[in-house]
Amino acid sequence: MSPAEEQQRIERFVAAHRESGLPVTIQRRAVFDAILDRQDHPTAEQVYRAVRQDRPQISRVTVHRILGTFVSLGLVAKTCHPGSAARFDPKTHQHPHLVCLDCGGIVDVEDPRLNRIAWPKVNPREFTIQDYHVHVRGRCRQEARARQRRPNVRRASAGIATL
Amino acid sequence: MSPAEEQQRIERFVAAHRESGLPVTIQRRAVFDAILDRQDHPTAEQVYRAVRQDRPQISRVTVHRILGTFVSLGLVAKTCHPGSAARFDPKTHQHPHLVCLDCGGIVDVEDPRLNRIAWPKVNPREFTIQDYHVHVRGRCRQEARARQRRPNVRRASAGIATL
DNA sequence: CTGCCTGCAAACGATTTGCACCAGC
DNA sequence: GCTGGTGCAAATCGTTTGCAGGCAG
Repeated sequence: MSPAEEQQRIERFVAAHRESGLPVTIQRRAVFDAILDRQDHPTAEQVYRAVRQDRPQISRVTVHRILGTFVSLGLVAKTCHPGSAARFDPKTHQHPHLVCLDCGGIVDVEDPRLNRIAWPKVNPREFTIQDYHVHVRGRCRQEARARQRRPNVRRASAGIATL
Repeated sequence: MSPAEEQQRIERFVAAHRESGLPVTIQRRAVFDAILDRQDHPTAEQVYRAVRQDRPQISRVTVHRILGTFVSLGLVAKTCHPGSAARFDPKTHQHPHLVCLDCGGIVDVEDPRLNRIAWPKVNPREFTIQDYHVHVRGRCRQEARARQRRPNVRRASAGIATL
C-alpha cells in the first residue's frame, strides 16, 4: 500500500470514529496499524499477537472487541471461513477470495468479472440484498505438493476439507 | 422432495458407503434421514436434536463425526457461515445462498445465472480451483420488520451482523 | 472374528460476558 | 466529570480427541 493511500485509510479511521462519537484510543490505533498492511487475512488471535509486539499489555478480549467495532464501522471486513476462526481483511471493497480447503489459506482475487455478477431475482419483500461474496475453493500450491509426497492423507473428519 | 427422488438419495447413501467400505450403521441411517428433507441448513446441534427424537441414545459427538463423514462422501454439503456454527445442506449441487446478516438464516437460491460464473484467471500452478460458492448477504423479511419496530438495535459486537 | 464405529468424558479453541478500573473527549 | 473503553477472569459455544466397549460385514 502506498504511503499516500495508507494516510488516507488512517484519516478514514479517525473520521469514522468522530462521526460515531467513539473515542480514538491507543489500542484502536494499534489494532488498526497492525491489520492495515496485512494481506494474509489474519484471525483475531494473529492480530492480537501482532499488536502485542508493540503493546504487550493489550488484552486478547480487547482485540476481539475492537475488530468487531471496526467491522461495524466498515473499516475492515470479516470474512467467514471454513475453519473455526473468523478472518479479517483490511480490504473492504468487493473482491472474491481463493480459499485452500487443505490449509485454510485465503488469497485475494482481483478479477473485475467476478465483481459484476448479476444479483439473483428475489422478491424484495422477502429479502433485501446488500451485497455478495464469492468463495473460490480449491488447493494451493504448497498443499498440492504435500499431497504428492504423502497422498490420501485426508480422513473422514480431517481438517477444514470438510467444507 | 418426491418419494422417488428420496429413494434415489437413500440408494446413493448406501452405495457411497459400500464403495468406501464403510459400514451402514443405525446411527448413520438416522442422521441421513434427519437431514435429507431439511431446507433450513441446520447446524450439527439441530441435526442432533432431530435425530434424538427417534434415537434418544445417540451422542452429540457421533452426529458431528457422521456429518463430517457425509461431507467427505459428498452426501451432504457443509457451508461456512458468518455465525459460529457450521451449517449442513442436503442439496449438494451448485447453488448460491441468501444469508441474513441479522438472524443468520440461510435460504437457497435457484438462479442458473449464478451457477455459470466464469472462474477467475489464476495460475494453475499456484492454485487448483475446485468449485466456488456465492453468499448473497442482506436482510430477511422478519428481521426487516423487527428493525422497523425498534430501529438501530445493532451495537458494535451484536449478532452475526459483523460479517 | 476383526476393524471400524459409537459413546463417554474431557480437552480445546474461539468468542462473549460481568465487573471494577481507567482514559478520551 | 461523564461516558464509554479496557483488562481480567470466567463462562459459553462448537468441535475434537483418547479410550473402552459394541456392532456391521
